[in-house]
Amino acid sequence: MKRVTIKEVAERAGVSYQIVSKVLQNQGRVAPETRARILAAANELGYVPSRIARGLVSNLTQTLGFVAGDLANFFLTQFIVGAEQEARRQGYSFIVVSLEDSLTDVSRELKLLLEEHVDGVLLAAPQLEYSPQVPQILAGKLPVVSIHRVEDDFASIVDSDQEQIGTQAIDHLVATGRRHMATITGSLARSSAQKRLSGTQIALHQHGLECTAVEEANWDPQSGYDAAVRLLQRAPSTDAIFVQNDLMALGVLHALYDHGVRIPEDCAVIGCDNLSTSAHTIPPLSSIHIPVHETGRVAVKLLIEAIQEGEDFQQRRIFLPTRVVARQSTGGAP
Amino acid sequence: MKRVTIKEVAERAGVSYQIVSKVLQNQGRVAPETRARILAAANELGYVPSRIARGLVSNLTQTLGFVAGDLANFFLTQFIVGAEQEARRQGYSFIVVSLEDSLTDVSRELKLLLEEHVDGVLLAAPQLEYSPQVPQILAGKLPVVSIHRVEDDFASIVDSDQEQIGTQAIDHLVATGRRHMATITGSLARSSAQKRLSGTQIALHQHGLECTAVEEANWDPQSGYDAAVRLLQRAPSTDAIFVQNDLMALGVLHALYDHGVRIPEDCAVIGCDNLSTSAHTIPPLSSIHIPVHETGRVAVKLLIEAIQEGEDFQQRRIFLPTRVVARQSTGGAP
DNA sequence: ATATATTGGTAGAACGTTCGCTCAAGCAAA
DNA sequence: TTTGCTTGAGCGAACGTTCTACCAATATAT
Repeated sequence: MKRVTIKEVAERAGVSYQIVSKVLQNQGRVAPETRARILAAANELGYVPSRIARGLVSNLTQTLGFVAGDLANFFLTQFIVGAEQEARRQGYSFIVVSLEDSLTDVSRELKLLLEEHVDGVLLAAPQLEYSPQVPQILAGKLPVVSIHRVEDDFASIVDSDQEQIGTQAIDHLVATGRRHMATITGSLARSSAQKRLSGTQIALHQHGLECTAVEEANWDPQSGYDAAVRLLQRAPSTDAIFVQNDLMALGVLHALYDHGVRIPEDCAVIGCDNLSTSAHTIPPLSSIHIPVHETGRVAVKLLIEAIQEGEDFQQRRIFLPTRVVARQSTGGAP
Repeated sequence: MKRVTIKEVAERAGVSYQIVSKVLQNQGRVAPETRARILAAANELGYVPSRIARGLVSNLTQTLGFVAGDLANFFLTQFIVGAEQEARRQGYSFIVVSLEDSLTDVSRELKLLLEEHVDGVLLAAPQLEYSPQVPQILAGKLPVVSIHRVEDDFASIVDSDQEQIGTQAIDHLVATGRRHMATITGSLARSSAQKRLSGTQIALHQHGLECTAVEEANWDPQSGYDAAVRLLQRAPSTDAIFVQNDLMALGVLHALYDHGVRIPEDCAVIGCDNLSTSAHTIPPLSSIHIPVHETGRVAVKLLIEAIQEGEDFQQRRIFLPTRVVARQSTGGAP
């Protein structure tokens, strides 16, 4: 379990350990013959550099902190994959913190992340968007990139235009001949839910239509089911529902099925997120595609830029385009 | 962006920095009055200890490496959550490596993990179960816990009895009156797929039945769809299908629906994994529940034990129980 | 020939901790 | 008074790197 150090490599190659360091990072002038000898020695000994020691002197660890609201969230999962790929491509590692239910000790977790000496933080925890602790602990200490709004604007943001998501959904429903729209939102405590909602309202207004009903749910399938049931009672004439995420839409499809409402004949349903499973719901679910994977890549790219540019990095806000994926639930592609 | 160090705290408190260290880790005898002064100073300065420096001397980083086959996999996601929770509860952090498609440079990624000085590795990448590189790089250097088999038995294993999963599924189908079984497997290159399959065959034999058909798919919904279509042609008399995971089952439900096969009247379907969304498929999907979350917790617990016991840790194999969750797709609970 | 660059390498210090040893003061027992 | 123990604190070294001098030898320009 003992690690081979640079000094042992040096001894075997018959040079001072400092030269080994130079060779290993390809800087400074070293005689080709010596370099070869050192490389060989390192190889034979199975030398693995220590980021720890390296980080101590450079004060950089090539490590990113990832604060996830809930790792089990299918949406975030995609995001992580993109982020992780980009990070690894650039030689960075990823420390993941998942918050789950433990809203209580967010600050403890964040401090733990600072202990780790992460070079930057990726924020993907919508439940923290209004938290004052987050900027308090993070602001000014580290570059931070977030995929949702944060207090005090202390972070760069990469996401999609939430309002546009709402208008795209409505535009699609109108284009496929619907007139009596309803919407099922996620938790309205989230700004994204509010913006998607106001997007739908703007679009409806433009089309000269009104929204029959708005039901609030909380992003998961069961809440979607319940909201759909309420909707059927309150607004039976509804012929199209925009559900603010695919997970809730699952519940909605289920509820409509249970109540004998035919999709899309009687009522169209469109979701949001375009989860990989949404092509295989019954019927296949139309959805607003959010480039989550891409969002992850871009966010990490931006974060690394921020790290490298240091103090004079200009904060940015990047929007990634969304689009409608039409499937059978809105009478789209067969 | 400058970190406050132990020395600055010491200076402010008017003591040597070594004492600060002692106070901060609660060891050695320090006058209560001094301790208070130091703690106050640390607080005022916003001191955050550096794991890096700590790790350099202790050779322990309180960091675990997590090698995930594919982070986007819904199943693994649950596992990570459990693992992360337990790790964090014990003060450990998590570095995540996702392999995705890049089967090529597994060894590079693993070495990178070693660079990080992780104290132990959690292996959750079934595609590596037969890889010789993994034991080659990891064995003997670090404690490793895996959720699947590995070459050379160099790791402790926490998982569920895969054969039993197969028998549980069949037992359930038989108990609900089915006779003409078919099975759709995941990729048979995975030992878990093979074991689940042999489990079904054992159970069928015990019940004096035969398996009408076996179709191989590759774990994702589309492959499940395709396999189901093949199945309908080859064995139209099938009245029950055990699908080796819920993701494929999604495709199977879809295919049966498209071909007008009623579930469960004409054909029952049972999946495996019991994804959180499976309660909201149409009809709700019966499934074999695997305690993934719990698996994560236990695996991390075991790994930390191994780290702490060091050389004389006895490798173990822990099985976690699975159970049938009956829903409408097998005519179960309404 | 002498002065000056260039090349290849060495040596010391620093990063922020922990650990083990030493030391001074106070006090009780011999 | 001497001895020895306890308590509290200080000090030096070490962990594995990188970085900034610095130096010797050789090559080049004057």
